[in-house]
Amino acid sequence: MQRLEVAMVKRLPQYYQILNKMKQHGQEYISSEHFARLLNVDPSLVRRDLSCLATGIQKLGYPVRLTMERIGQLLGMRNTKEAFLAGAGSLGRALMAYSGLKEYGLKITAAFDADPAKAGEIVGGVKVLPAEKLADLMSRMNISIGIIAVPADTAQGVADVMVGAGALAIWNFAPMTLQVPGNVIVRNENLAAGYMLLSYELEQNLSRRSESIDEKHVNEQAAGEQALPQGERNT
Amino acid sequence: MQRLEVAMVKRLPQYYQILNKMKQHGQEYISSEHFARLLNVDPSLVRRDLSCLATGIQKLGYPVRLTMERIGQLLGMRNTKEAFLAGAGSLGRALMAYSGLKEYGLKITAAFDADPAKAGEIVGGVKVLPAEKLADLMSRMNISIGIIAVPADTAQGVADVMVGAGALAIWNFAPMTLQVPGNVIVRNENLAAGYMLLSYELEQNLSRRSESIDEKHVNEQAAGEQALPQGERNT
DNA sequence: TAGATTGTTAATCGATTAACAATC
DNA sequence: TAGATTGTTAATCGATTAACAATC
Repeated sequence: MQRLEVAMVKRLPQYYQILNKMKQHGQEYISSEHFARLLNVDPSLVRRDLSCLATGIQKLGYPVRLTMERIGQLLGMRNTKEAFLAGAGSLGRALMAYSGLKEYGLKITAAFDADPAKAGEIVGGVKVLPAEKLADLMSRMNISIGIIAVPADTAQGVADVMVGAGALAIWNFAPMTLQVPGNVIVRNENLAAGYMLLSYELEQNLSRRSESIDEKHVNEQAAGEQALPQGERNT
Repeated sequence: MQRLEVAMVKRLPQYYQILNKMKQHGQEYISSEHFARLLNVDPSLVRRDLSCLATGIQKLGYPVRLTMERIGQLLGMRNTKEAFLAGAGSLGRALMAYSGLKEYGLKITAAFDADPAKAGEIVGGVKVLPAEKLADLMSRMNISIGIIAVPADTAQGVADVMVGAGALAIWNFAPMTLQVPGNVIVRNENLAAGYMLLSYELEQNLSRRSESIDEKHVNEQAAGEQALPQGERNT
């Protein structure tokens, strides 16, 4: 099977989510045009992305159920993967309680916290254990995914322990870039960065607006530029 | 001031976080080379990104404090923005409790939940109010940022209310793309999509590994391809 | 001065869009 | 058949990297 583009892999779950909604609405087919409108991309990008699934039918579009299934297969949503979570603070607990991840094949098997008072708690069916047990259990249970939801200053230390215990992928929610060996995958979920992008675009929008109030003649130009802040913006 | 590239705006908070760490370590300067290693990008990209700050000094690198300050200015981290949060479930509470966002200029002024039992609760200094009050308060208080942390099936409805009440930017944590008018900015923080990317890369890595065990002669090739899963991967 | 490091330009790479042929 | 819609190729756009001149 050919290697998929990174950008496309990021869009596949979005197609899946849209299909899921369509299914709930009893829709049988959806066109590339419709997908495109909902995702704010060009219809040809949708066709390009979905063509490898070979589910598209001329004149009708993409069948909802079958296409969902194929995306699930392609992304390996079926093979559930187990993960350990470090940090049972509010973000960690939110992740434990977030049942949506199960659907995508992620099962948080246990959580760990440095605070001994938290040991024994159960959130969303996940038990919190003392931090010292992480390394030993991780390697013994052969868990290859580690989720980091500890403060920025302890994140690197936790990552090192996880990697030492055999982790091959780290999903990092701490606002800090991590250093890991070349064979380990890291994905940073940097909320601050996400917010800054929103905030920056908002300021750009606002200042553009006040400009076009100041200088009346810019109207047309400004309308053209608004192509950017149209609806959806994903990354 | 020229418009900054989207990709660059997403990296600026990362530079900021690294600088912050350097400051705590008492470091005075940091080179593009050092930044690049920590972020897993090319040093010339770092220089390109930071050149507009005009803080770089030949032979020394970038002064930590001044560069942090400039990034803060450029991103408008100083002008604190107020936001309303919809949904006081576990994710919503995590956001209320996440003090880190203040540093980046985001203040969650109030939270709203459809469950009347939650009204009156206070988390991280943020009070939870009944959902019915959202629209009225949002327009009266002139709040332009809405944060959505409700389940997928109610997210669009909440977004509509927020937009109706004058929201200009929506930070969406529901796993569902939202439809908003062209003048409103949306940023989707799609955890499922983030996880799927990690999981897909992990599977690719594992199968590549087993391949190179099967066919011994692929060794060189495989080593070359591993350029991809090197350390950090952000988006 | 020599060496190190920035800033900037040109080359490359990757992702998206536009156009259109294929087909149901 | 005519019309609608997919799949695919070529063109464009945007972002990253490589190379090197400028400079402290």
